[in-house]
Amino acid sequence: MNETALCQPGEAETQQRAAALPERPFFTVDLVIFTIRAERLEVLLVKRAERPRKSWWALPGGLLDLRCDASIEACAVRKLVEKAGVYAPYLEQLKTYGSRDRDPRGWTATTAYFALMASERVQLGGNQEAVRWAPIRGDGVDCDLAFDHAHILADAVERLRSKLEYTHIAVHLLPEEFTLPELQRTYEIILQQPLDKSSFRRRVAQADLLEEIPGKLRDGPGRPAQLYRFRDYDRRTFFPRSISRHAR
Amino acid sequence: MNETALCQPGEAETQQRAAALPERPFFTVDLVIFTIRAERLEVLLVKRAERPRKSWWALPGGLLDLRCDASIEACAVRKLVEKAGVYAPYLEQLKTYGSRDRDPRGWTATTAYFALMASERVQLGGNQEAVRWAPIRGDGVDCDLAFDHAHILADAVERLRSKLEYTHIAVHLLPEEFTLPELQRTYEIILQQPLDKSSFRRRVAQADLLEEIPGKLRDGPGRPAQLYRFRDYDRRTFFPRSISRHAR
DNA sequence: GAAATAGTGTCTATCAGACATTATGGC
DNA sequence: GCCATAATGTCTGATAGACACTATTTC
Repeated sequence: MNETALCQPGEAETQQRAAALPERPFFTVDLVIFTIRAERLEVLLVKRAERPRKSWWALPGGLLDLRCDASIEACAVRKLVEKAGVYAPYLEQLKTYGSRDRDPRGWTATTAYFALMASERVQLGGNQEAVRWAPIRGDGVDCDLAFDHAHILADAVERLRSKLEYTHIAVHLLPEEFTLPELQRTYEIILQQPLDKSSFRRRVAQADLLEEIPGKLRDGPGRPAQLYRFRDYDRRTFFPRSISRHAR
Repeated sequence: MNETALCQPGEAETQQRAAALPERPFFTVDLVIFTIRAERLEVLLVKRAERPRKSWWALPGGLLDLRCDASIEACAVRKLVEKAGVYAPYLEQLKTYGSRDRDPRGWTATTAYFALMASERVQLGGNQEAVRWAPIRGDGVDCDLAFDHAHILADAVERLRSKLEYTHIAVHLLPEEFTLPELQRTYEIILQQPLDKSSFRRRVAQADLLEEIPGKLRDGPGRPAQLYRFRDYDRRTFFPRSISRHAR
């Protein structure tokens, strides 16, 4: 009712009051970093070293640094480098969670991002933290997570599956060069269902986002598969229609 | 680098330091409130009464109140009531914008929500502010907006158009009882393109989310149209396929 | 040649868009 | 009857899914 106004005109208040401490919540950024390892979708977790929920597993993240972070996204990029040693993977804002209750220390807000990367590119443990990859089962992870991180993770998994239906973001989970069967396998792992090879290839071909590399990959047995690379990292990568529509 | 840690373990710090003032940004909530008026998609704007960007038009919103807002969403609901006098319309979190530069007063973050409502339900001017409905042209509004609000608005318009393709959220822009031609007209206004009547009705019928009301509406000329209402407000309202795919 | 995997071709049920036709009101 | 709009019916080209078939490697 008598809240101070920043972007809201029509109510008188002094800037000092608006700047008074209890008016501002803690603000953090959390990351949901996905990768594919050993035929599984996995997420990066860190073990908390500090008081609330000490030694619980949690999503990597932390406080915004008003001095060095020019924006929320810059903060996310910084934390991505700190935790995974990776500079330019796929990074997308997921959602912001904020309430009085989500952290025992009081009112906090966190903006969650989700990132995709090839496991080969990750360099863990910038600061010798306890870090691990946890496989996704269903829409979460086997262990309990601190705070509302299980909820955030579930939202991220849902978003990832949903975006897979109409985009090509899965290519960011693979190394720079990959085969179509590998790409299809990635889809199948995340969506948890088999896809028809012919339909899948038709779809990818229509999108026209991959280009052949005139070299070949020879896996263990069978005919070698053509290697591809992503033609244009920047272009929006939508499927004309969604994949696996009938398997709801 | 030496930021204090909240959710990020592995670095020592005291809770007092974390609570120190410059560690927390301003945190606000802004609303993009859409309605249909006079065959146009319109958005609610307020005129700023305070210093930065005084008397510029802006999206309604304002500071989180840590005392009375239990969550970000609760804050959005509160502001919706204050600005539009409406309690339960469609409300969805859009995105969070935060940076050093977006407000001259320093580091601010704002979580933007977008709301849909029937113009009949709105009761403007809870606190005699300067308020107006501005028609959307393209992906914005004719006048300049304060801060990065034009950017936020463009994102909201894009999200609205995008969600229209695979959901039924447009029903929240209409009064409780409406006809199918009115619903179709709403889609056409927002998408800025004509839709085929037969396809549109088939789509709506398949979704099975509307129910007939055994009364009729008689418009000016022509055959009266059947009135419908939304069967289940809570159910997720997805189209099996997207609308107007070929008109990109 | 057998096994294994990569890659292509074909058939078909479905369905969105287009458009014609019928229905129902006011005047 | 005429006009205007609502509502339904029909046709067709496109296409996703299913699945059969061919291609290319290792052993």
